[in-house]
Amino acid sequence: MHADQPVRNGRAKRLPREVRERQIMDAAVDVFSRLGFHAASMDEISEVAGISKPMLYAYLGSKEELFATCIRRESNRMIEAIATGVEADQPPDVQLWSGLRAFFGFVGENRASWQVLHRQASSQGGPFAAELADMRGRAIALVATLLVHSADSQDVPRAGDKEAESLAAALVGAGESLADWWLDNPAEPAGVVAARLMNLVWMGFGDLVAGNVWHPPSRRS
Amino acid sequence: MHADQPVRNGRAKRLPREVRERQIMDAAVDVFSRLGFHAASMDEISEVAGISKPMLYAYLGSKEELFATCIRRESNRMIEAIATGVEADQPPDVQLWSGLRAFFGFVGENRASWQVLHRQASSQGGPFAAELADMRGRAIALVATLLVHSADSQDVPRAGDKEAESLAAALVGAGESLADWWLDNPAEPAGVVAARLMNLVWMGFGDLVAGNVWHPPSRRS
DNA sequence: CGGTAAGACTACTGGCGAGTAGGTTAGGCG
DNA sequence: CGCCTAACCTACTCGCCAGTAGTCTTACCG
Repeated sequence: MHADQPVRNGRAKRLPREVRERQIMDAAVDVFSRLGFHAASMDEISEVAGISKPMLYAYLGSKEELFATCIRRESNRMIEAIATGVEADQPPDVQLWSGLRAFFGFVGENRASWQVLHRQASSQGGPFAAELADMRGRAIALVATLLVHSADSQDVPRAGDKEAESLAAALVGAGESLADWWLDNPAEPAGVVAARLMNLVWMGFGDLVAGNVWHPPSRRS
Repeated sequence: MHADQPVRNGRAKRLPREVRERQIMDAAVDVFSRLGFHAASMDEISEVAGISKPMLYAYLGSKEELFATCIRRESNRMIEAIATGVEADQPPDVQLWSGLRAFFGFVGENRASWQVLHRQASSQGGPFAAELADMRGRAIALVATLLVHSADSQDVPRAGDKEAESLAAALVGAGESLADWWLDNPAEPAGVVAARLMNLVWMGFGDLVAGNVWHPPSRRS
């Protein structure tokens, strides 16, 4: 799980600033994800990063700045992973399906990132919540747009934007929480978990208990 | 929101232990919910409670014990509120609907409790997470049972228990996250938010975008 | 109208962790 | 080869906060 920074015994090899900053950020994400913002100490982060504390301050500023930087970096990585996985010219259900797969794929391969983003950042108040709300807002807006278009393509009177937005919030929330659950019950592959959520939100319990399931249009079965 | 403990100027009136403990717990929930576990100080809690710090320690033990006690008390209150709202002899969708209404009703009237339970407790590791996992587990089990019965009552080959459990987890998660969203967007009454989630999980987006909605059997329209 | 124990307080310690002052090496460039 | 600067370090300060020692006070019981 942790990249093993060979335990510091003496002075660290000299490195260009850019490389060190990456090392430090990686260490910070690791430590923050394991201990949480408050319990994480700058001493421990510097140790994991393989350098001394003043370097930390010289490069990334205060503890709060460091944390905010982590959040920004990880949330960008995640948004990008999802955006890459979705093709805009597909029908709504397929877009949703691709998005979910990309999301669970990312979480599965970046558990530390997810811990920092979801569990830690959202429980500290202050500027961090804003950072997070931003990412979350982008995701919600994306889903809401999907829903509105999807309703437009049918001959149905469109529900209010507000309604679409809160449904989108529920879906995003369901995804977040299912991801948390998955981390505690990691027996199954990402695709299976994604498929479950897809069925839940697209078909609903009403259909599921009646035996109707959703499946990707290209497959049969 | 805060019960106004008239600002301590002198010595507090003498009170029986039981009453003081309640006051202290109320204060603790309030402070923990506003500041989080780490940022909350025992000094502040004692001040809000209207007593001095040694009393806090005399009655509720260490900070961690106090926090754990808060979680237990609030989670019991919540489980009870939901259990009271659901009647076991109703059809599955009605049971689900009652449960959701009770849940959002509770959150709306006990925002501090919810903050402590969901946001704070889940982000501290250690014994707290276990406490929480217990409550969450009870909720998930309840929903899972509902789903399984509901499938049984149709003529459908039952899906695996594992599948039902993860769907239940997704639903519980959706509820939690929608509750969070609601706290940040408190414009609407609890019933409306509950109805949204009910529609999402029972009908699914697939039906919703086609204009089909779920409504309680007793009403029309 | 004492005596006493539970209720309450003031005022401290001890440790941890954020942030810093000031000194030490190593690589690069003339 | 020497010097200069960026990278790096050791070793502190200082404030905050969990937890405690020791004292006072008031309600109640006889």
